[in-house]
Amino acid sequence: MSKYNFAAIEKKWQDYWLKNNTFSAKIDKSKPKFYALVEFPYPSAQGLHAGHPRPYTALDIVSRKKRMEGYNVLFPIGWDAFGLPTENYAIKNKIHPAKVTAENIKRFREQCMSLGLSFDWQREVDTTNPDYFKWTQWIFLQLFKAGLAYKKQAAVNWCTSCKVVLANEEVVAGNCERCHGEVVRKVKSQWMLKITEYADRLIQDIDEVDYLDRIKSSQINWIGKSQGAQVSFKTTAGAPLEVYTTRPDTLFGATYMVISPEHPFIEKWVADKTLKNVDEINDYKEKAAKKSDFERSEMAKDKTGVLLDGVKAINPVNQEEIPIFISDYVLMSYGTGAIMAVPGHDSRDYEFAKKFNLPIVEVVKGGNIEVEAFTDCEKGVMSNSGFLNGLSVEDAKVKITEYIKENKLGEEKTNFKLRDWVFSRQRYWGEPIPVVYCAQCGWVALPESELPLKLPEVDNYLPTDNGESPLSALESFINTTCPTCGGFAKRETDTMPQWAGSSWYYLRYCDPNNDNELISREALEYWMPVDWYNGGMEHTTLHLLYSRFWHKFLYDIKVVNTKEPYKRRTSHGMILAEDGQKMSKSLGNVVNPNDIVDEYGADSMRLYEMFIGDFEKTATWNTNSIKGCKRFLERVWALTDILEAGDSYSSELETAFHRTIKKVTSDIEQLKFNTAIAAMMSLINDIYSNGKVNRKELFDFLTILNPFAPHITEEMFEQLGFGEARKQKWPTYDDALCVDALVEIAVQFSGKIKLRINVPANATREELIEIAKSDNGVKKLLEGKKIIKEIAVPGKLVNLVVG
RNA sequence: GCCGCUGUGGCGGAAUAGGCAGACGCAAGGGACUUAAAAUCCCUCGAGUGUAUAACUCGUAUCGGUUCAAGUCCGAUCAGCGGCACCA
Repeated sequence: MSKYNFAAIEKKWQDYWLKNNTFSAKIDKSKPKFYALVEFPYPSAQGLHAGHPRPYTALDIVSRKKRMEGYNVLFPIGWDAFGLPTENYAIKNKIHPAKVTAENIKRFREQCMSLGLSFDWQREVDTTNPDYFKWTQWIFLQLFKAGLAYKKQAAVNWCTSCKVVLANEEVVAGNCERCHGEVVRKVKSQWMLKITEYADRLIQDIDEVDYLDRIKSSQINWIGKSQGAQVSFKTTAGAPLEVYTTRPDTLFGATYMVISPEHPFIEKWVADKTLKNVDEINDYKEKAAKKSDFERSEMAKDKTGVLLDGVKAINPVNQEEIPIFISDYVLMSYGTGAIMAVPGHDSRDYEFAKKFNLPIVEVVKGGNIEVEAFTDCEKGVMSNSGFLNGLSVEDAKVKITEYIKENKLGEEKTNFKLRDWVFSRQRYWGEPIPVVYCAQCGWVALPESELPLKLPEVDNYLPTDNGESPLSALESFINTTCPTCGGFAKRETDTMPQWAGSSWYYLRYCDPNNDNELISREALEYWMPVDWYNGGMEHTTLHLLYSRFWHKFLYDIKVVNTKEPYKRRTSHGMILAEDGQKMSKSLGNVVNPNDIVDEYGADSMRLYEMFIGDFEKTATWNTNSIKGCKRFLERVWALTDILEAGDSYSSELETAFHRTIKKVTSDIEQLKFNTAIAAMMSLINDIYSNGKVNRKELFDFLTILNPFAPHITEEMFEQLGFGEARKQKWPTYDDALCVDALVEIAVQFSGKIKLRINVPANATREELIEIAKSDNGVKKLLEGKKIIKEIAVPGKLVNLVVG
C-alpha cells in the first residue's frame, strides 16, 4: 500500500465533513438522543494551546461512539467571547473588540476543524452576537421582575489593575484571578443576583445528578451551609445585640462579645454618647477599613481589638455582665456581624481572650483549657453550665435550643457562606444591563421588544478612573425616556460579567437561531438535559454553580422543564508544558496544536492527547511520546499488507478481538481513554505476531479505532471498499469468548509463587486444586510437606498452605 | 488550620470487587537491513546474589497491623498537589 500521507487524508475528510454537514444534528424522535457538551472556550488572541484538545477530543470520542451505537448526538461548540482580555487587546491595538473577537473566533474555529472534531458547525453560538445576548438580557429582565436582581451599595472587590469589580469567586488569595493585581474593598452601587435564595436547592438537588464526588463536595463546601441559633444578648445601652452561633450549647461559656468594626451599633453608640473611648474606636475602625478581607485574614496570627468602654452585654443564661469588643476577626458579611465569644472552645476566641486577659470557662469536659481551646468536643459532657451540667453536647444542644425558644431569647437559624452574586462590571465589552433609572419610577426594566439593547459604538473603551463604565461618558446612550412614565431616564451603564453568557448557552445550542423565544418547547423537550458535560475543575464554584442557579430560576418560571441542566459532570486534568510548568505566553512554553498537527497529524495528536495519562489527572506534555502514537497509526496503515480474505474472526485472534472490543467499549464510558488505546495497541501487536489479518478483523479493528482516529480509519474504509467507517454499528462482543480456553495460573506455596500451570479457563475451585496437586512439578515440591489449607481462585491462582 | 486527592522502573503510566506488580508507550542498549543515515524489523530492559537462558532474595513513599494472599484494606508518619480559609 501507499505511504501514510496523513496531511492529505486529514484535509480530504475534514473538507468532506464540512461540506456535507456530516455532524449536523436534527431532531429525530425515532432515535434516542445524546447531548454531549464541552465548555465553550474563550477565544483569546493566542489561539488554542495543547490543553484545549484534551476535553474536546474526549467528548468527540464519546460522541462518535454514541452515534455508532444508534444515538442521535448533539455535540456543539461556541464562543464565550465577552471579556477583559479582548477589551484590553482592543485598547492596546486600537481595534474594535468586535473585530478582535471575530478574528479570534475564526482562528479557534479553524484550529478545532483541523483536529477533526465532530462538532455541529451549524449550531455555533457567540455570546457577543446581539441575537444571542438578546436572550441573556431577557433572562436578566425576568430575574429583575422576579425581584432576584437588585441594586445595592455594597463593599465589593475592586481590582486596581483591571479597574473592575470582581465577584468573590474571582478573588484568589487577595489578588485578581485574571491579572493577579491587588484587590481592595470599595463601596459601590452594584447589581446583585440573589443566588442565596437558591442555596438550599443548589445543595439538595446535587443528590439527583451524577457529578464526580469532588465536584459535589466543593459545591457543597462553597455554599457552606451551617445550622445553629440566633441569640439575643441584652446590653446596658438598650438595644440587644444579635449573634449567630452553631454552638448554642456553649452559651454558659460566653465570657465576652465581639462585634465587627463595621457593625451599625458602633455609630449609634457613638452618636448617643454611650461610648467613652470614641477616638480609640474610630482609629481602629479606620485601620480595619483600609485592610482588604485578605489582609484581615492574614493578620489572623495576631488578634487585635478595642474594648467598647461604656457598654456591657448580659449573658442571657446566667445574667452575667460581659464586656464587648470590636475586632476585625469578626466579619460583617457573615451571620449578624457580632459573636458571643466562647474562649474555652473556640481557638480564635481563646487567642483573643489570652491577649486581653479575659476569663476562659470550660463548659465541656475533656480538654485542657490551660493550654488551648477544646474545640473538638462534640462528644463531651457539659460542665459549668447550670441546667445543662452532665448532659452530652448533643442533648445540651436540644435542651438549650428549646430554652432559647421558650424564653424568647432567639431562634434556630441556618446560615450560608454563599453570598449574592455581584453582577455588574464597569467595562465596555459585556452585555449592557437592560434597565433605566427614572427619578419618578426608580429602576425600570426595558420592554422586551427593545431587546437586544446593543452596545453603542464608542471611540474609547478605557475604563474611567472613577470606576464608572466607559459607557457612562456617552450621552447619546445614557439619555432616554422612562418606559413607565415617559419622563426623562438614564440607562444603566454597567455591563454584565463574563459569567452571564455562559450561564445558559447549553440551552441555546438546542435551538440556536430562534428569534421568538430562548428555546422552543420541541427542542427543549427533545435535547435537554445535557447527558454528559465535561469541563475544568476551576469552574466548579463559578460557572457550574451560576448556571445551575439560572437553570433553576428558568425552571421556576417554566422556561425549562428540568430542575438540573446537567445529568453528568466530569472534569479533565490540566496539561502542563514540557518543563512541568503551566503553559503561558510569558514563559514561552506553549505547545501550539497546529505545529503538532502539521508534523504528526491530527489523528496522532488526538491519540496522544488521550494516551498521555489518566484523563482526570494533570499531565505533562512530552512531544517525544507522540512518536509512539504515530508509529501505531503507521502500523494500522500497513495492516493492508498482511490482509487476507475472511468474514469471521480467525481462531488465533478471536479471543483478542472480543476482549479488546469489551475493554474499549467500557473504557470510553469511564473516561479511561489511555487504557482503551493501550488495548488497541496490544491487539495490533497480537495481529502482527499472528502474521495476518482478515477482512472481518480489519473491519472491526478500524471501526473501534474510528472515534479515536477518524481520518485514517475513514480513508482505509474507503480504499478497502468497506463503506463509511462512522456509519458502522459499534461492534459487540461475547463475554464467554473474552477468555482463552486454556489459561496460565500461578501455583503458590504459602503465598509464594513457585510455578505456573495451564488449566482450562472454566475449571472450578475443586478442579483447580485437583489439577494442581496432580501436576508433577507441584508433587515434587510437596514431597515431605503437609498441606494445611487449599485455596483456589478460578482463572487466577492456587495457593497451597503447607506446614 | 480544615476538606479533598496523590505517592508504583530512567520517564509517562497499567493493575474490575484483596489474587501472577510493572500492561501499553517513550527513552536507553544490542542486533538485522543499508555504502551510510533516517525509517522499519527482531532481542534486552525494577534492584541484587548467581553456576548468569538454572536458582534464590528484595521491591509499589516510611513504619506497623489484618489476611492463606496487600500497590489495593486498617492505623500512624513523611512528602507533594488542588480547593477553602478568622464563616462564629
